[in-house]
This record gives sequence, C-alpha cells and structure tokens, in this order.
Amino acid sequence: MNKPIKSTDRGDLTRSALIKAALAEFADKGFHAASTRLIAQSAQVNQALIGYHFGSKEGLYLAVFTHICEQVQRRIGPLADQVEARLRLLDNGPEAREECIALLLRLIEGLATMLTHPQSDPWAQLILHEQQVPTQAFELLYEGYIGRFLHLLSELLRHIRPADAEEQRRLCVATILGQVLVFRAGHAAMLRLLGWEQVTPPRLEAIFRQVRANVRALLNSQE
Amino acid sequence: MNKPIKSTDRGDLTRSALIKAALAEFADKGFHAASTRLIAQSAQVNQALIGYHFGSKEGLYLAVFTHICEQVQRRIGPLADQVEARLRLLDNGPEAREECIALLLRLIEGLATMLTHPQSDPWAQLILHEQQVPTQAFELLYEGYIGRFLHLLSELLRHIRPADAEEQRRLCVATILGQVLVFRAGHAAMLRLLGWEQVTPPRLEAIFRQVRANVRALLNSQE
DNA sequence: GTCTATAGTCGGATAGAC
DNA sequence: GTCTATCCGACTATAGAC
Repeated sequence: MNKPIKSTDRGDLTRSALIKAALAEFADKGFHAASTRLIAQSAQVNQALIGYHFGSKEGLYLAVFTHICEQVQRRIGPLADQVEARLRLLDNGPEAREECIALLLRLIEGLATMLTHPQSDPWAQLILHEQQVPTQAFELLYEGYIGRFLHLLSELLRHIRPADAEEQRRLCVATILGQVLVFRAGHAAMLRLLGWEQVTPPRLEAIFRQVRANVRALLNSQE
Repeated sequence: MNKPIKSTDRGDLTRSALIKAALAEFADKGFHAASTRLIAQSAQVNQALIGYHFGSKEGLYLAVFTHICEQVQRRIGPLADQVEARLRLLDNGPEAREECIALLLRLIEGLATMLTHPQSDPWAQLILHEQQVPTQAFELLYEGYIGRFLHLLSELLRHIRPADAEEQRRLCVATILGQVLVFRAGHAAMLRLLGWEQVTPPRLEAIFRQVRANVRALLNSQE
C-alpha cells in the first residue's frame, strides 16, 4: 500500500550492487576471466546470490548491458527527444538546414562529452568488445540506444544534404561519428599524440572546435 | 655453414605456431580467459613448450604483439618509407601542399584497407583493448608502428596547414584518423547502419570516396 | 532472500625423463 | 627442444539450512 515507488528492498539493493561491481570486473578482465567470487566480494554480497538473482554469470553480464543502456539514455535521452520533436516539425527550407546542422553538432558534442568522461571507461571496454564479437549483449545495446542515435543522425543528414544518396549519407554519419569515437577507441594513442594525461574540460572544448569546423566544412562541401 | 637464412628449425616452427594460435585465442577470449592448453592444442604443440619458449603466458602475449607489429609494418612500412623520403625533399610551395594531401590520403586509405580486412579482426580486438587499459604491450605497439604513423600524419599536416597551431594539427590528425577507425571500432554498428554483411572491395571504395571528400573539404576550410 | 559448504572442472606452471 | 605427469590454486554452479 505505502510501498514507495523507488523500491529499496533488500533484493534490489543486492541486484544493483552486483551490477555495479560486475560492470567494473567484466570491463577490467572480460567476460570469461571475470570472477563471480570477486564480483560478489566487491559488492559485499554472497556469491550464491548471483545465481539467485540473475540465473548465471551470463545473466549478470546481460544485466550489466541493460544498466549501461539506462545510464546512456539518462545522458543523451532528453537531447535525443528534443531532436526527434524538432525533426517532426521541420520543413526543408534553408533555415531548417542550419538548425539541423546545429542539432547534429549538439548530438555529436553530447556523445564526445560522454566518450571522454572517465565514467565511460568501463562501458567503452565492454561496448568495443561487443562491436568486434557481437553477442546477445550487442542486441541490447543496439535496441537500447545505438540504433536510435544512428537513426537520428541519418534523419538530420537527410535534411542537411537531401541530394545525396542514402548510402552516402550513412557513410557521412559514420565518418562524423568516427571523429569523436577516435578519442575513446584510440584512447591511449590519442593521449600520447596530444601529449595529454587526460581530457580536461578546456581540452574537450578544443576537440569540439575541431570537430565543429570539420563537420561544417564537410557538410557544406560540393560533391 | 650451409644453414639457410630462413631458419626452419623445429624450435622456430614451434614458436610461430604458438604465436599464431595464441593470436586467435587471446583475441577471442582476452588474456586472462585464454587457455594455454587450448593454444598449445590448436598449435599442435606440447603445452609445456610455452614455458620453454616464452617463459610464461604473459611472455607469449607480448610475443603476439611483436608479431602484430611485424605484420603491420609489412603492409604499411613501404608506403611509410616513401612518404618519409618525400617529406625530406619537400619545400613549402603550393604544389608541395597538394602532394602532401595526396600522400596523406594514401596513408589513410592504406590504413582503411587494413582495418576493414578480415585478417585484422584479431589484431583489432587486442589493440583496442590495449588502448583502453594500456600494458607493456601498448608500448610495443606504439614503438612498433603507431607512433611512427601518427608522426608521419602530423608532419604532412605541417606542410598542408602551416598556419595552424601544433595542437590543432594534432587534433586534425585525430579526427581524420577517426573517420576510418570507426569502421573497425564500431564494426558491428556500422555494418548494421549501412545494411552490410561485410565490407567488400566496392564498399571499401565507397568509404574511400567519402573520406577523400571529407578530408579535402576540412583541409581546405578557412579558419 | 540470504547464507554455508562443496562438488566438479579447469587453469598455469614445472620437475624430470628423453 | 620436446614430452609426460602432476601439483595446487581458482573457477562456476548448486544443494540445502535458515
């Protein structure tokens, strides 16, 4: 009756503690090498509870990806909602085109912010692995937010470059995405190239400037 | 005396068989989860020989990265040599600038060809992991070819955009690199976005066209 | 929902014969 | 340089008490 909406039952606490600990452990060592013993110990929870709550180690692995999707949605979800809403109202006029470019840049900058944030370290490790060797977890990611994000970028490009072929627009999405993804996928090499120890806010702003200039240049180039 | 230059001693055969098998196994499961028993079995070699030839599992892991560096050098080394030789002779004239752009595009296309080739599947897995959690193996990679490649691109950009600040040029290198790296780092997502099952030669050519157009546009943009 | 205890399996390393 | 045999530690999953 008076049960609060945000449930804090013991079981839920156990589940979330296990997911949080599992995220770090899976990211650090990979699925096979991660130890359910250490995960349970790190979560200060009994090891047998993994079987009870998630069925198996694999069930826990998938739960971690669902958690990642929730966290990512919390960060870029509202922005994606705005973009979707604007897209439904826009016509193809020249000022609409400018707005689409601005929206695309905001999405890309939101992504860059997320990718360079230390909190995404463990996420990146898991997601990059799924990109190379997709399992069921990749489906969770794609359904969860990757597909939506790519679709939004493609739709924006449809307004920005209506004359291009569909495949060309998608290749354009890929190359724009790559310009920020590189700071995650090639993390160690980029830090060394730039002589950085980490990505600070002013450095992130420098990345923004470069990407903005690049994207505007390539979107406005003639075929 | 008559010993051939290309040694095919039993020991060398054992070493290379182990490295080849270990590459696949480490890439597939990660360092911790890979099994020396399975590696030895796959190489049709006794498991105890890993300890004899490489000291330990970790020694074998590092040997795999040395092998990756050799293979990559075999593919882009000659091209890198050419670029280095030309760089030493170039002045800063306008036709030198055009040549530098052409050389940069050739390097990037060589990289894209390598990254989209199925043979680089296991390499990519290992290298991407080292980017996120660098170990001693990352040093091998950076000394082996990554550093040289990044340096070449930076030098080319110095000729192409001499007015830019050094950091800006390096950010530019990063974003250009990202445009091809994305097809490896975001492999599964890109294939789905493009509706491809794999990257065939004509599709690789389409990627080239997109990247060429992008790079020319952003290199020629005014600040 | 939580816990202890354990069964059953597989891991890396290595000693010592050849 | 190669092999067999083995030590010993770590792992997941689960049965069963509370």
